[in-house]
Amino acid sequence: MTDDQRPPRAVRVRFAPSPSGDLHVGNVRTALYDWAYARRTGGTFVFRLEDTDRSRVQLEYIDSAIDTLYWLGLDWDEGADVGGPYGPYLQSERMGIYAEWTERFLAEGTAYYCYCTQEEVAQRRKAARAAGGPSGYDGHCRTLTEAQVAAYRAEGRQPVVRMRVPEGQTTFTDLIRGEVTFDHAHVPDFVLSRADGSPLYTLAVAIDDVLMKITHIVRGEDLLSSTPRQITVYRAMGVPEAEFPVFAHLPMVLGPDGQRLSKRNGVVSVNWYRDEGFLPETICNYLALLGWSPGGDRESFTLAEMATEFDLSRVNKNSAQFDVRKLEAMNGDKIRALEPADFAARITPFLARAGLVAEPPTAGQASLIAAAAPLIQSRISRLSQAPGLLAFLFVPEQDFAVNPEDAARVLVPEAREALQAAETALKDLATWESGAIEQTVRDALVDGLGLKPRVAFTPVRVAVTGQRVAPPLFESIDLLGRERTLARLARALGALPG
RNA sequence: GGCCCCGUCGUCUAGCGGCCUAGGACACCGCCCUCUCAAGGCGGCGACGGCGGUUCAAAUCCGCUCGGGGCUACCA
Repeated sequence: MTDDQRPPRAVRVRFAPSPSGDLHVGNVRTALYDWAYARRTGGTFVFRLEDTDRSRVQLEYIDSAIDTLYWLGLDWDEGADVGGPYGPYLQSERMGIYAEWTERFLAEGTAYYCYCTQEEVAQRRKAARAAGGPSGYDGHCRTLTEAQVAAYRAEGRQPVVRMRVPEGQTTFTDLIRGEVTFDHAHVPDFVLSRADGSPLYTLAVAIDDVLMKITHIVRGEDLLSSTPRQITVYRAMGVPEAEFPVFAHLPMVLGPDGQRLSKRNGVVSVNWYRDEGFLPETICNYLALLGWSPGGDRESFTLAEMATEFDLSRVNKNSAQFDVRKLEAMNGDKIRALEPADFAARITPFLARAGLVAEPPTAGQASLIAAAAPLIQSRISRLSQAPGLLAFLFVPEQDFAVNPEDAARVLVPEAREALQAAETALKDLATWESGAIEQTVRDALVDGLGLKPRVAFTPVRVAVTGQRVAPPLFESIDLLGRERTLARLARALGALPG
């Protein structure tokens, strides 16, 4: 425990996404760290929703986010869906609070009305930038006379409210970056609420963090430069310096191309990975590694371990690129490490979705899944790959079809001999069990016909499983049963060209 | 442009002044195993951005430089 010089007050951490889309891998990485930090310190984890921008927020994303987080194994002590002593936790339900504070700032002169249009601001910004200086708002409306205000009003202009950022500088100690200083020459008077009166992020986030007694703000580095703005709001609110939340800015998660995460450079929605059959434990483990490691060579760990070991002092400062290949490799590892029964249970929904078994499966299907699962556990790296490998076992016999490409390549006249020998050998096999099946087929095709194993078994595999890439042949035949196996061999023989 | 942050193999990382001729993982390339595909085993390729300085000693500390990222919205 070398990081946070344990503050005197109990730790309160929040995760506060904006529900304007599915949670992406960057969001989830932040949520993970927030959660782990709260748990490690024995603190409280708060889940808040920043839904002040009505033009971007969509309600369905709120449920989606909650759903995704629970699926990953995260939980919170206070939040939109569970309530808590500092609610509501949906910013859209706190509009009155923001309005009250805004009024107070206005009355006390820490904020002022700004009548500039967006076009005017943009134009002056452009000019300032061309001149080589800071390009934020220039303070045009800071000191308007009553006559000027009256003139703007007469024009019908609707003002926004801006914070009056005093001269000077803001310095704070970031738990990850160390001491960071911003000169206020580069912290322009920022907008607190829009012309329609609705609050902006910078206002709402600061007020809520104070009101919700957040002690540690652990969030993405993209918010680092907005920190002085938040601190300005704390000051305007009259919060004593000693009670300011402590900041910790996490390194960014970048796309595979080193660019900012976006749909263009790969899939970023965590829900997509869930649907593809990535295990929640894989996602947590992999994402945790994007910026943190427990130290040494260990890179496989559980959420529970993270909850006892996570330490902000071990968080990297540099950004990390998201690499799907490593994620998938790790998923394969986690899949292989699953208890067989657990693995069977995890692939079942995927088999059901593919229409191979009922939802829930019948007793017969369930036992077949249990028997077949071990055949593919080391062969897939995503649960979504299970149906493809097991379809031959579950498909109704009349629907069974050999993959055309594999048939054309393997089920050729030269294969007749092997297929017939296999059919004959299996017809009278006394004990239907994979070991005996292998012995019999091997004797007939390899020893009997002098074929190489590879040459001998491939046509049989294609005839029986419908494809060249399949689970181990003899175990597959065992599970398929004598009747269906012989039927498929006969069908393949009948379909042979020439 | 201005401000802020960052800089170890292609990627994720270990390293927190000597244990480093820099370790692990993914990817890639060989070989082994093998009924396909995997898994597994063995081996290989491969990095401290550059330049100065501090020190007996620097990947580790400092400066500069170059490079990358973020912010610069009536988005968050």
